[in-house]
Amino acid sequence: MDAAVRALAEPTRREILDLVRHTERTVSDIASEFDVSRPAISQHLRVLADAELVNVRSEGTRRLYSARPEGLVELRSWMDQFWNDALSNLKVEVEREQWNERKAASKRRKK
Amino acid sequence: MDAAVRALAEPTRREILDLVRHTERTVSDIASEFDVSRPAISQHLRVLADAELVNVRSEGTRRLYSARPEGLVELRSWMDQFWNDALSNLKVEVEREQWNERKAASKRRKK
DNA sequence: GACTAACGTAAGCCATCACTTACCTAACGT
DNA sequence: ACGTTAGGTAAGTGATGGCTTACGTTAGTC
Repeated sequence: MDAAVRALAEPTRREILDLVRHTERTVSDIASEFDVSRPAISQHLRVLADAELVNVRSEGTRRLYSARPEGLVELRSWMDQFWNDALSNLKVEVEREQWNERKAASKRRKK
Repeated sequence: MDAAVRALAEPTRREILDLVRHTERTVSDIASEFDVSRPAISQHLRVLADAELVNVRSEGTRRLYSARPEGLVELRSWMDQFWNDALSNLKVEVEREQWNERKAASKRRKK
């Protein structure tokens, strides 16, 4: 998961993922969409491949990259965990506050 | 979203989020769980607060941090988008391969 | 009013990172 | 065989990031 989230931290890499999300693409094809050099894209693709967020396939002299969603599994489950726990915690806090408010209101009535 | 995913890229910050996921905690309380200095934790908390992943509440001289799941909304939706698109793309690729295999098999039969 | 506890912030340091240019290899066309 | 196209890799560089120590500030405590 560490590799995945670190790979996603870079905006260019997220854009690359957006590009290969639907169809596989060659390196120079991808590089043509950015204003950085082709080697830079190659390095980004290496990071994405190490994080298992893309697949590579050789076809002659070209290399075709495509998305590999399974690489997100771990991160997704961690986020879901955080999401649910934090939300339920928020809920009990709100409930406690409402309870305190009701108590204060009844106190005011007794007065 | 950029701020959120960059904040999550750091393992210490993810652990901090795990700590404040259920209950709010003070800075020194959090810092006691790590082997880095308290200022380092303060800086991590600043990054998390800027990314809107935690809430802060002052109580006297102490500051209580708690999780703020809404900060993940954007990142989650991006990931879901990527996830669904990439998976459906994988599906059509597999189907195309199966189709090619069936064609090859019928060719072999004709031979 | 002095002391202390709990934090935030500033400055400096070292590691990591993204990018560039230069180079190399492998597969194709002629 | 030879040039060319596609792309990975190496080395160097500037910027960013996480850490530390030192210091400043604010709210309680005696």
